[in-house]
Amino acid sequence: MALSAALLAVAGELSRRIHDGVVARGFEGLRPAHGFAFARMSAAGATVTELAAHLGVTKQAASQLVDEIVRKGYAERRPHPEDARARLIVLTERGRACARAAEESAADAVRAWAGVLGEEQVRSLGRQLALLAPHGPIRPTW
Amino acid sequence: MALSAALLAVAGELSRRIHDGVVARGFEGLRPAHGFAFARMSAAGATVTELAAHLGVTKQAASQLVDEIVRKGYAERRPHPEDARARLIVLTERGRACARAAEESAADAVRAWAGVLGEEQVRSLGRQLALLAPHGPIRPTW
DNA sequence: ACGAAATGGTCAAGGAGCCTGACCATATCT
DNA sequence: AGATATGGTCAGGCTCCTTGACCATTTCGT
Repeated sequence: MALSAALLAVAGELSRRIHDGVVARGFEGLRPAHGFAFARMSAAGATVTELAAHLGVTKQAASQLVDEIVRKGYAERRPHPEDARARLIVLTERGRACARAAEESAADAVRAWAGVLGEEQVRSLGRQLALLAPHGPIRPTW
Repeated sequence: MALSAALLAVAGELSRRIHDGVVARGFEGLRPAHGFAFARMSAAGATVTELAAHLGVTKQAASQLVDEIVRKGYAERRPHPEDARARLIVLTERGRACARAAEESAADAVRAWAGVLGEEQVRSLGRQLALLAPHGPIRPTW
């Protein structure tokens, strides 16, 4: 089915562009999976277990991912205010700057689409995709 | 940007559904990357180098992937009719059956979308994505 | 209130998949 | 014909994810 193939191709291209844009803005050593984690943390932080569920991986894998972004200065572990077992993972200032860079890169890519489809068609695309988007975990790997 | 997030979420969900549908139809031990390889081979076969370019990986990785689908009975290596260095990788009957299963699974997913958006909106989505789809390699990993 | 079970998190070991580097066989260029 | 380029494989290593075990704290059941 051509629609499926086109969708997967566009998604792959988009994630590549976002990644390239983030690197071009000076944030290295990150993978797209980190971006999904950043998005989940940016509101009020997140626990390792929440990140694991959001990314669709095990707690151990999420914990390793957190180790990595902490070591690189994008986030830090704080004691959880309501549960002494848990830790709240929070973005540092550098982490927030990186998240902004990713948003800018994504916006650039969408602007490029507007040049092909026109503004109205892009809005239409956004509405359609919003209706189809699932609420479950994001699966970055296929 | 909400559009980017929705697009990536829908793409992840689609690849998960296709994979589940293929498994449900009795084809195990395959990953989505294999699907892209199958699609490339289904016309008239493909060489390892062509598959590598199509998938955006090294020749060695593509060669390993071919080893795997040959070992599992989905494809076979034949001498290339025009170049004694090359080998033409061709789907077996079982491989073609698997490709059909993937197409059916994809069609099922698209039908589910029609239930949400309506037929006309799905056609519109297909046209828009076809215009945005790149022609370069498909990058299954992000 | 107190022990049992569940939950949040980490450590350790192993596996799957991709990469780099080296190498051989055949094609193509000069 | 010899030099170079191309198709393909072999070997080793790295990264990321998984399973299994374990500790600390919270919640449940009685």
